[in-house]
Amino acid sequence: MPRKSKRPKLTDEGFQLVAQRFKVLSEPVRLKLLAVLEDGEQNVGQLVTLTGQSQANVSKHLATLVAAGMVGRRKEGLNAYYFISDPQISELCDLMCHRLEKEFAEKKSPFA
Amino acid sequence: MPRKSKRPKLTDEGFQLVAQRFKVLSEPVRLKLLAVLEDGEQNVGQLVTLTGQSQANVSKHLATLVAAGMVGRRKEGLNAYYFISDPQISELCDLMCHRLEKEFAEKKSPFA
DNA sequence: AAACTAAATAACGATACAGGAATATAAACG
DNA sequence: CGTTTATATTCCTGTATCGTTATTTAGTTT
Repeated sequence: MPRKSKRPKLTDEGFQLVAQRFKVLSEPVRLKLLAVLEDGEQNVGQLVTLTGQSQANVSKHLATLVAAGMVGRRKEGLNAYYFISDPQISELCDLMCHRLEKEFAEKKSPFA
Repeated sequence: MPRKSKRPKLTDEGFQLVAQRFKVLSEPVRLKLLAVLEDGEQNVGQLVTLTGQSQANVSKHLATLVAAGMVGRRKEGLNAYYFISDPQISELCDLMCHRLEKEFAEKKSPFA
């Protein structure tokens, strides 16, 4: 039976926009950054050590997240502090996680 | 204030898996296929006409969706019928759509 | 102002993936 | 069995994007 969609019909452009948003979330490093930022805002240096990524890489991924409106930026002296600006994004990640958790219910799990 | 995450801590492998899932949703054609399938199962030919994509392209994207466990496949004679096998995926798309709708609240909208 | 620091950007090589064209598989049917 | 039809797969090309290294920008300090 067809599901009653809670979603409006999309134009081709709409599908593109939604896809772009999902693409932002399709990167492990960006997901890690979001996960870290859920515990509160951090500056770039802290994010570098917490993620183990190079400074250049972290900066670039942060720029992507900002462009997508998912995180915000606050400049303070030499430091740039980043924070989650859209709590709904966390819900999305939660949903996807739960899906995966269910699938891995009885297998070796990547959840710590 | 830190948000209390409803999500378990992820290993690096976990982040990879979640990212992979989001990547599947980061393609306009695949989103369109999912949207069409929400109205009920369809065979490949129908999906080709409904999406305006080439048969080869539709088949490939369907294979991706099946591999991700998001849609199922039922063979009947010469035809292959595809259907949504994971209703949670629709919730994810709904969430992302609503986010975008809000952003476009007062602009030219890609929603029809 | 010169030196120093944090972050952003540029340039580059490598890999991944979308889409098209052609071909292969597989089931039905004469 | 040969042919036709529906779908899958392979090969190819172009493009996007990840991560690295090097450089630039901006703000601070002496």
